[in-house]
Amino acid sequence: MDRRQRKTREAIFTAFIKLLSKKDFGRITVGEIIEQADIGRATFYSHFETKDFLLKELCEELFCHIFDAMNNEHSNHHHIFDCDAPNSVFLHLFQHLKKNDNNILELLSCQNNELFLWYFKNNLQKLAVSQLPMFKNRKSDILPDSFWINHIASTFVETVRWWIDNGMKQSPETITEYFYSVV
Amino acid sequence: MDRRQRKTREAIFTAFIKLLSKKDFGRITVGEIIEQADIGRATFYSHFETKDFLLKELCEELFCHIFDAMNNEHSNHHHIFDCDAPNSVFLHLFQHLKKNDNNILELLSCQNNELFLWYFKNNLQKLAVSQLPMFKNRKSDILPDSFWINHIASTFVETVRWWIDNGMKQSPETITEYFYSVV
DNA sequence: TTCTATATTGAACGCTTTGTATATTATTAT
DNA sequence: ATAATAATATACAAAGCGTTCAATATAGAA
Repeated sequence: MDRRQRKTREAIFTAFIKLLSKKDFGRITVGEIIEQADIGRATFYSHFETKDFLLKELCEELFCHIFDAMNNEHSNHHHIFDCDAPNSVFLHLFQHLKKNDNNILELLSCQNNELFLWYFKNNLQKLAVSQLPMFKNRKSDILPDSFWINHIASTFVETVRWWIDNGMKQSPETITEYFYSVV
Repeated sequence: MDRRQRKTREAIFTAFIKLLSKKDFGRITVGEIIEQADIGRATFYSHFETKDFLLKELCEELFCHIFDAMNNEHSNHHHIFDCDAPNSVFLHLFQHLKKNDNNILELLSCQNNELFLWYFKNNLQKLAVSQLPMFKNRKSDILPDSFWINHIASTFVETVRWWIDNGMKQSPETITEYFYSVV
């Protein structure tokens, strides 16, 4: 790949991530990206068909790097991950996130849309507060309340999503069972 | 409220929900809404400042109705929810969703943005597949594998979100503990 | 019914953003 | 040194946004 192409591509990605950390994807304009990246308008469009394709390629590149890196570490230090602790894979991911290798945190923390789910979760959290003692009795642990509340609400939302995606074949009772057996 | 206002407002909401069930929020134009609702352009803007405010008000109205209705049922049949089953609140929500009272399913199932989280979850699910036997050994139950996989991935994402929102004070090890104690 | 207030309408407007086209300049790889 | 190609500035049509305004239609009260 031409050095010029590489530099331009990198400049666009960098500018895009910087903008994503500040504002919602939908509110970022191509004009802002090319201004931040300091490139010409036509140049942008010779690299990416649209703004959406830019996001798509950014995601692919990012996750490809991270998860491939993890898999490689697996095969290299095979013994560690097989024998030592069964949870080290996730611990590893958390550690990568803490280091914030690829500005993933900016992408995760930015207020990316989903106003609807925000409302849904917010209301569910209020509900979860009143139900909290019930859950805490089942398992005795030292989790912060806010974590519990968030987890209950999130699991509910995700259960509903899974339900819908799988054609809602299960009865509400069955889904409730599912929900309770993981929460 | 003037009858004309009510009718117009209802027409806008109905048109908006119909469009939301077909396409992403960001791709819906005001022109499409007013065409679907069969109202004048100026009328739309006399009701809602922008498209975003329309979504906001729709969410508020929707969740207000649903959760208020649930709370009322609570106070009316107080005995049922206090004595009978501790999980009936959530069962109730699932039942409401199954009936699809307010077209909530369309709103939940539509591909509302979040391409980034989609990629994140997708990669985590692949990871979860390989870790699945580990989790299933701990609890013996009859949950579908796809549900388990989705739950593990979702809980991870939501744990990260909670972590970020609370300032990332915890160490990766602690967060991993949190994650495993709920999963 | 009549009257007054007000909601709706359609058209026009300036503005921003989008994606494309083109002619010119600069850089690369060989 | 040269041929290929990437980047540039500029201009452009098309689409969407949000506003304005005069004309019309309807609601609710007397």
